[in-house]
Amino acid sequence: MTKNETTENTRERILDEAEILFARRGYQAVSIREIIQAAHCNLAAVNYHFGQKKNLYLEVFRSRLIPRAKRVQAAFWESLHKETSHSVDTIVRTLTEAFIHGPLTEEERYLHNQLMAREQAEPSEALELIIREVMQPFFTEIAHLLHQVLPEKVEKDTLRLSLLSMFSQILYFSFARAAVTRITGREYDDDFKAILADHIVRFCLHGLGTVRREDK
Amino acid sequence: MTKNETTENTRERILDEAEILFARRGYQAVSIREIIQAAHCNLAAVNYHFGQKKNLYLEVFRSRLIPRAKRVQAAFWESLHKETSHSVDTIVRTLTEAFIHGPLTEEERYLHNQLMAREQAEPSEALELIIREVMQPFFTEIAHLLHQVLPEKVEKDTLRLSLLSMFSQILYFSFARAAVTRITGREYDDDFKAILADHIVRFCLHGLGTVRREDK
DNA sequence: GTCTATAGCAGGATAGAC
DNA sequence: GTCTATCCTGCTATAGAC
Repeated sequence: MTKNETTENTRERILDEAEILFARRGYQAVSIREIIQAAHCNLAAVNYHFGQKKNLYLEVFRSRLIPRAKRVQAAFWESLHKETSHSVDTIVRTLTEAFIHGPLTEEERYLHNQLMAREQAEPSEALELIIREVMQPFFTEIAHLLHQVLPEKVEKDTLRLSLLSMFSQILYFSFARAAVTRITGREYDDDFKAILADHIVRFCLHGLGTVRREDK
Repeated sequence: MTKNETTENTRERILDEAEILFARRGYQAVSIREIIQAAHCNLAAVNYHFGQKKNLYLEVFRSRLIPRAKRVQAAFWESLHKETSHSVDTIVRTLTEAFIHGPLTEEERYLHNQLMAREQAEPSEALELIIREVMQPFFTEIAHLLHQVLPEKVEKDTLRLSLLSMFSQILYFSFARAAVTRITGREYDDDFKAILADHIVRFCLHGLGTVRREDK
């Protein structure tokens, strides 16, 4: 018996299962009937709580994805404040760690990145939410932070592109697991995940142009 | 009247329109009825030529995406052979240029990257084709090439991760246009596309660890 | 090779009992 | 708030005329 069968009310169970299914297979590919089967409830319950399928999808973002994204961001700031130096190195490393390890479980991170990738590849109303509530504020804060500590004052536009490059890798190594596994010949075990995190940190630190070849 | 209404046979028109629709909205979200409407033919024609929807989807990859990917790769090798020096800088620049400008039209590149991103995020039988015919051979060739010219002999595993980091950016800046536009405040005009290409080249060159800060 | 017509089923959404 | 029963639309796939 999963915890979802009894410990939460129907509305929450529907949201939990809907998120898993939408993340794995996308909005259109998932039927309400599949969701209610996973949530052990009735078809009409979805329409009672959410009106229509589209609203259920949006509610997954409002009540699940966005709060979770904010948890990751909060974990980053907390980790950063524990650091003594706020060098570019520290910031990039802390940032990558927050998104690659951070407060989420493996399963949560997978769901999260799948939904993020899907919305960016094929925007719906949810993308507007994500950008306004999650991406826009965080990018502004991080760009501001980095701008202060970067040795040469890099242009803000360049900085934003670099941050996008960084997140594109974090996203890619999460959502394209199958391809990455085939190309590298490595399974996503703890060992490989540590290698990946190191790689992304190193690649982005160099990409930001603050590390000389001789330093490492 | 578009060229597709008369100049090609039904089978080719179906494939052309199917690719556009699958790229934009994904396999499940596109109905055969939409495809035949765009291809100006009858419902039964799809089943006559391809048997079932899934085969039509796979045929899009076999007859459209894979040959096009090989054209891009061929264009890369051709550009590279025109270069006098085969430094890491030249290779990375030529590689990025081939995928960001290269032989494809803007529309083709968009379709291509959408389909690539979709398959990697949610693999079907088509991913196996893509990996075997497109990614695996190209990655092996490029890794071999770079391994020869990199100043320090970087491990092959690290090199593959760096190449994946590079392609993740090329892919991201193509499929996540809406988000990139919102974050950067820039439309995808020729000016911005040139900036993007420069950014990716610079970021990846540094990421490969072959450029010192002072060099640029 | 392309068409019309239709079988057969799955989807979202609602009505109304409890 | 959750259920059963049902409506109706739109889907894939096939049969068979031309």
